[in-house]
Amino acid sequence: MGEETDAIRQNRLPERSIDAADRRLLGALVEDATVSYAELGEKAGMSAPAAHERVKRMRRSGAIRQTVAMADPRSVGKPLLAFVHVDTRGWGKTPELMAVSSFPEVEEIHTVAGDACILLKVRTEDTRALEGLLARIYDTPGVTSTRSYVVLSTYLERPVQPGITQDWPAPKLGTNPIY
Amino acid sequence: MGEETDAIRQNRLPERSIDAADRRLLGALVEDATVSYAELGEKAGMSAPAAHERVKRMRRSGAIRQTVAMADPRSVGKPLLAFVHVDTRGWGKTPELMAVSSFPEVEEIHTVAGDACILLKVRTEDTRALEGLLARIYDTPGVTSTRSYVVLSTYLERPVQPGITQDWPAPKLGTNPIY
DNA sequence: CATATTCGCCGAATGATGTTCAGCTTCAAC
DNA sequence: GTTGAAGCTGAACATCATTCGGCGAATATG
Repeated sequence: MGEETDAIRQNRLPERSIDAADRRLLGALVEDATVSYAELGEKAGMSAPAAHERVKRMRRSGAIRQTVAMADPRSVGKPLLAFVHVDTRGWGKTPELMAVSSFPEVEEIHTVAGDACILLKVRTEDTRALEGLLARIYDTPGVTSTRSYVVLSTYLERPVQPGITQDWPAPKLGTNPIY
Repeated sequence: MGEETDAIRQNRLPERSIDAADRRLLGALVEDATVSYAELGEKAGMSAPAAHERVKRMRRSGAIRQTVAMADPRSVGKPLLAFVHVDTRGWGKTPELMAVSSFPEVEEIHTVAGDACILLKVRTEDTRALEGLLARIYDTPGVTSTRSYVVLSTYLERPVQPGITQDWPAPKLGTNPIY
């Protein structure tokens, strides 16, 4: 009997899906990670050690990837934000293009489905620096064209929210999807 | 306690442009904000109280907007990432559309220059939820169309980096720009 | 040129907070 | 009923954040 449970335990990773209490903790930490565990526990309805243990577990399991300071783009001298769509010849995702991640101006790199191949989020000091970055991208073998969307104003920008909308207003197509 | 003395000093602008030492501190905090001030000071070449004072000032001045935990999208049940371009009739930026910020699925809202008007970054549980969100967007008065770029893979996603690339390889256009 | 003032930093002391521990309760499996 | 695991709590302990006085450098002032 004990053998079975032991065996089961061993291949079970500490991975455990987060529950409602974890979500409350995450919700608070996503807003402000500088709160004390006492205050955090109070918000989530538990004691400080309990909050500490759950947060520790979420860090281990990867549910909390990291805790970081968010720098103000203007204060660090990078007021210009742009999204760059990159088209490539053949199947994109070239390792050469990934090298642009070494530039601190590049914040995100995604491959996407749609008329573009690769999508970049970049933040530069001015249009001059953006031009320099675009020139660098064009120099990459396989890149055929780019389209840049320069951000005029940002109205919302926040980290991943733990909340999930449960019930969307059903699309009124006159019929319901099978899946 | 300390608030009173702080209040007295408030007519003096604490606004001061960040220097190289501040940038080193920011660079460390953007990677990991859980380090102790002792370790932080060591990385930036100063004592713990010095690091503490500079960080405190950067928080006050807004150079550090907030310190947050980054949740893993997959762990919180939102594995699907998409960028949605929204076209609107007339001058977009409708207050009605800004209401979508109440959905935890919406992470960014920008107005952009280019063929699109408004750009959203959204993260949903599945394609069904994305459809629900798009339906909600289409219901907004003035919205004429949307184009969605569903992310296949994310290769880089990080917060604002304090570093700035000083010298870009000059665009080889055969002539130099005036500005 | 000498002096006063401001500013930032350091080392040490203090108070708050993170972290661990033993014991209790609940729950499920057997 | 019994056993074992898991999670929580309050209290003890260790660590760290935060404050304070004093020092040196740089700048302003006489």
